[in-house]
Amino acid sequence: MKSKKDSTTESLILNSAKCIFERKGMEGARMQEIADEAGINKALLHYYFRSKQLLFEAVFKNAFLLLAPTLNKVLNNDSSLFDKIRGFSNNYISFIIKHPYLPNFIIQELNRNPNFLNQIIEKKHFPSIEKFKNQVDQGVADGTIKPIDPFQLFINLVSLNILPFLAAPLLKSFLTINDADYQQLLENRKTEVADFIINSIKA
Amino acid sequence: MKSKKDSTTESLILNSAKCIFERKGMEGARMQEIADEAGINKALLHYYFRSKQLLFEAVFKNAFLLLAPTLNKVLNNDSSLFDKIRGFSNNYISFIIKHPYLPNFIIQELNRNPNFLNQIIEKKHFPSIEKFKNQVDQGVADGTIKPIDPFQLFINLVSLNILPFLAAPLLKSFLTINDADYQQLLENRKTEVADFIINSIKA
DNA sequence: AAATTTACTAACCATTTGGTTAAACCATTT
DNA sequence: AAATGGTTTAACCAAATGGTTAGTAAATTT
Repeated sequence: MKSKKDSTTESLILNSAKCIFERKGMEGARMQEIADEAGINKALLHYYFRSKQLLFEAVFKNAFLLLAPTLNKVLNNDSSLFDKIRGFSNNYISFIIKHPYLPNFIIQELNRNPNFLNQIIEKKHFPSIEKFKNQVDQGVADGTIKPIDPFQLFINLVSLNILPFLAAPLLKSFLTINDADYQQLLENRKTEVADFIINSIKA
Repeated sequence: MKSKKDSTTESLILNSAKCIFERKGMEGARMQEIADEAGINKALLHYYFRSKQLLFEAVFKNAFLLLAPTLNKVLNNDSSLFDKIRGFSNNYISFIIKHPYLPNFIIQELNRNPNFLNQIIEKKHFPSIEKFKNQVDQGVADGTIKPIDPFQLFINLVSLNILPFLAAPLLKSFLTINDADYQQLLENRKTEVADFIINSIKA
């Protein structure tokens, strides 16, 4: 099922680098390790990407440009606010379950270098919350939902969906449950989170 | 206002190491950098802590043992469930505003080594959610709150309170707001988060 | 098929980094 | 004040690491 692109050396490197960088971060990753993962010579990494920094940026860009459109699609379709909240929770959790290291990777590196995003990603690729914001304001105005700052609601939506992945080891320890049970909790959240939010804001 | 303990060389090292490790993580931090921060010779770090790993563990332990009791106190006092939710949100956000790098530090390192917590922190120092769980079950049983899994509610509580700190750079970019405005959002969340949760679960 | 460009590798290099050592410093005891 | 023991430092070391180089193998062009 591999596409043509996935079999080029460049893609091979990007995929291997993604694995290592996601697990170890920029500082923790070793060029040799990435080369080993790809089954190639270390010099080839530099042949294709010049430096560790540039390879890292390529991986980061790939990761972000995989995440952002998913988010954007959910936030800017024509469904109602409640459906949007359901869609976000459901689709987003499904997406992240497929890419479990991705949120941590992005957030970890943004904390190391808060300006990284603006430096390497064009504004036009950022997810836009404009439509979501308008829908919330509209809902508040016509009394469909209780008064709430759209920004706060957006933060709530993101928090409830992302943190359980980011803090998985911590939460597993606190709740003293095993991996399988935690996985089940996450699965349940696909609908629980949306219900929780809608319960809170519906008038 | 410095206590006696804070002026010993050992504490000086721990504080400097905390600064550097929180900002750069275990891999990103340099022993020389920590020594410079403390204004001492690098060999002295090894004199007091033997190795980078042990210094890191000391810092991590300190951080965790600062966080856990705060959490524990809020979760296990005798207040009602709603007051507990309010207390958690209010106290916890206040606490984190004073230690903004702490959640990221802990979560980042736990993702690098998910077993770290169990390895270096005794179980008895883990926050216990027992009482909170009982209160939720009780509330559901007597109809004060809508049916909800106590674990999910706990995850919601933690998510809504922690993620805005963890993902600050990302959220600032998405919302396109400046630092001061974001700080204000966080300040507002001290009460907004609790209201949001209580709205959602109250019968 | 010869020439030329592209892809790839083994060996190497310079620098960084965690860690050590031996000596100096300094406070306290004798 | 000499001796003692804990504290601090300058200088050093070995290993690791990102990166380079010069040359080889494999396509591609002529």
